[in-house]
Amino acid sequence: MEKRMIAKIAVSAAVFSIDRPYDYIVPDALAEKAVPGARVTVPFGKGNRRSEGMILSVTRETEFDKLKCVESVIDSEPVLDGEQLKLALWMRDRFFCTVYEAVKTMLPIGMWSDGKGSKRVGDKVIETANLLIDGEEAMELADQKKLSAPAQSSILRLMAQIGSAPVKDICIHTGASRQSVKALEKRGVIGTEFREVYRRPMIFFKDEDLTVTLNREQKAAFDGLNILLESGKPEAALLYGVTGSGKTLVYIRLIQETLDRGRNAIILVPEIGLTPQLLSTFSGFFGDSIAVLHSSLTMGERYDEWKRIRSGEVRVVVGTRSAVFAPLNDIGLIIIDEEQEHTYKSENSPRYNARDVAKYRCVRHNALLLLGSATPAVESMYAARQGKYKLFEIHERYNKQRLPEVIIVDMRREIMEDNGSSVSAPLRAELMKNIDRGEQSILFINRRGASAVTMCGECGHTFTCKNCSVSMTYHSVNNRLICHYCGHSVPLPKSCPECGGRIKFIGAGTQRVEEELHSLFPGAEVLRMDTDTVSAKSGHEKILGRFAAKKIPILVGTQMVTKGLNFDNVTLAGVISADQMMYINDFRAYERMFSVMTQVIGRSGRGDKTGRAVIQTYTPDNEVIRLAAEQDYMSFYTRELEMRRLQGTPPFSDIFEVTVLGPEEDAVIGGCRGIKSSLMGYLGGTEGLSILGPAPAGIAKVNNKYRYRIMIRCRNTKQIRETIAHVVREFSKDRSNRGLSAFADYDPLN
DNA sequence: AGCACGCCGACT
DNA sequence: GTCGGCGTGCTC
Repeated sequence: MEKRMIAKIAVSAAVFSIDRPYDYIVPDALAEKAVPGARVTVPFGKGNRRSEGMILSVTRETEFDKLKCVESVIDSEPVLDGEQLKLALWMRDRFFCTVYEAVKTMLPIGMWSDGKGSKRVGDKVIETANLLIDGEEAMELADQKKLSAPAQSSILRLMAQIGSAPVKDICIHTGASRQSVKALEKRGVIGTEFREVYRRPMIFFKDEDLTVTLNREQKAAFDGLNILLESGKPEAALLYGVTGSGKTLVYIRLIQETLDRGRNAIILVPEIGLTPQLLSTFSGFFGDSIAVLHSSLTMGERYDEWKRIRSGEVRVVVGTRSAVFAPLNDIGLIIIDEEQEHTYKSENSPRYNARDVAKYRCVRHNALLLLGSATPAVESMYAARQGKYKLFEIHERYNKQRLPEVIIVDMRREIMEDNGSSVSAPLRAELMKNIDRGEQSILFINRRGASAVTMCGECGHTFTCKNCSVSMTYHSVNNRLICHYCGHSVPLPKSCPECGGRIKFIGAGTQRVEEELHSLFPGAEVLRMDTDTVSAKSGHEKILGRFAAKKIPILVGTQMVTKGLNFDNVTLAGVISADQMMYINDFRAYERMFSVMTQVIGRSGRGDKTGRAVIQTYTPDNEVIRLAAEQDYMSFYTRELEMRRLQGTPPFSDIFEVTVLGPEEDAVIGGCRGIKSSLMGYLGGTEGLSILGPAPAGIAKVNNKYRYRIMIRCRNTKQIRETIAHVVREFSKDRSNRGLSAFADYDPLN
């Protein structure tokens, strides 16, 4: 007799410390559907609580004699193929997650019912009717029925022309009810059936010239990249092109070449870079063969785009971080635009960077990986200069526009001159000029509310969240202080609870700047764009539409205003406070600030008028600010690389981080120390290794849990990864760490 | 993590 | 006696 069929299953209830493939018996009744890549439900643990699982493989071998049975198979056909299963396993040891966590991020959210309010979405079907008799016959019948059954008659006339249509549409067009449709069906004149349809996100097609003309530099980059594309096994490439150099045109030509060779392409853009403008450009070129994956799709739309991709109808996927997992076959090209952006890194498990996943998939598919940026990550530029990536450069702005003239404003002087406003006198003057000329301005603020420190003007008392150790942000809408981490809010006190002094606002969020602008320029309209105002589904689009159409003088916003907005009439860009970005405890702070600043400055002067930019700062002598003002990336890179060399930070080492969290600060710190000493024990003599910490994590306390971390600097090797994983597992299993949890992260971005 | 089993204290 | 406290061990 043949041995029982055994499935090796990644179980969702298994946490990191106990994650391994678990063996289950496949009952004969389920044998057909229980294949690798299909999801199942299985009993797990002492209480046999029901858990979801993913079949990794099916064998007849097992080391166990007492096995439980697979309870049911969720999917009628596999939802992951072999490549994707391998990717999930790879992610487990790269990113310290469970296999099931990896599986979950690879599949569209609509496929899960997680009990937390998100329901599984089903396939959408609509009832369609089709004519069973020929057109002439139908017209004859329509004439006969003209008087006795006018509704049926008009349905027939319509159907005679179009043959088949959704029942709903037929009813709308003819004004008939579905009863009339049913009556015709009964007579055998038409047939109805339920057909699956895809929910498609709306894209506005742009009527534009679809021929791409590249200038000399673009052409050179394209030709070089195209040679890589042609080679069977391309190495990765970095396209360094200054802001406004027209990298998108090079992307489009490369995608066209990829499609011409019968292969498919993925292009990733940062969350905020996925503008309606970009989407309509891409739809213009690739029409229905593109799929779009980003966060503001509904669950149904996401699920259906995913299905379209899997079905093979889609040739080009445009999307944000998780689109790197798109179930696209025969990938020939993956482009990562603005590759340095931190939105490519996931903040929760699996803490992957889409860049790493893309690299992995490109190797599997023999595809070209193209990283594009105006301000590449120091690591990427270093890899390119070392010859690990092919480097292509575009130095000219698209229409040879001149760089904006940059004014650096010393905010200390503003204070001395008794201007406590977040808009300095020079910025105010420039804005005035623009308003007078009918030109537009864009102002950038670091992050929603991040800069609005509420403070007692007399004793300096600040308000911090009672749950999280972050300062609370004032919202004028409801006159409350809100914690941006846990959402806790309190009414703004009338006076300082410590000394009774007057409350002052230092720095400013978008709302406050908007208000100040209103009072400075009473006649001028000010638009605000931040997560508050664009949360509505197409808010982004509407705001930009209004900004362009109505020539609204001033647009104030967060990160969103820094990307992809090309308006000819914008001639002034302003950075409200450069300092907030620079003085945070993170070795990439300068890189990030250089990048953001470059983008902001690049927003101005896109048309034939030369632009200006104003940067406000309390430290005008800072060299990074100066280099950003000059848009001198290469000097910045050289300087920054030297810093990294001295610090021993990437690209001169890799960084891992282990975070411990729990309700008692001392226990958390103790836990970190424990992890540190066991790492030392295992890795003590490793060449070039250093372990730092424990230090409070970026936000030391979130939701009443303290977070401390230790940082491991060394080369990323299999041995190091396995050791870190082992130490974290041992930590969670150790009774003396009860109440604490720990996780590891590779290349954290704070 | 989450659940059962098991071995000690204070309750009807 | 027994209900339930949480310390201990395991998850196919």
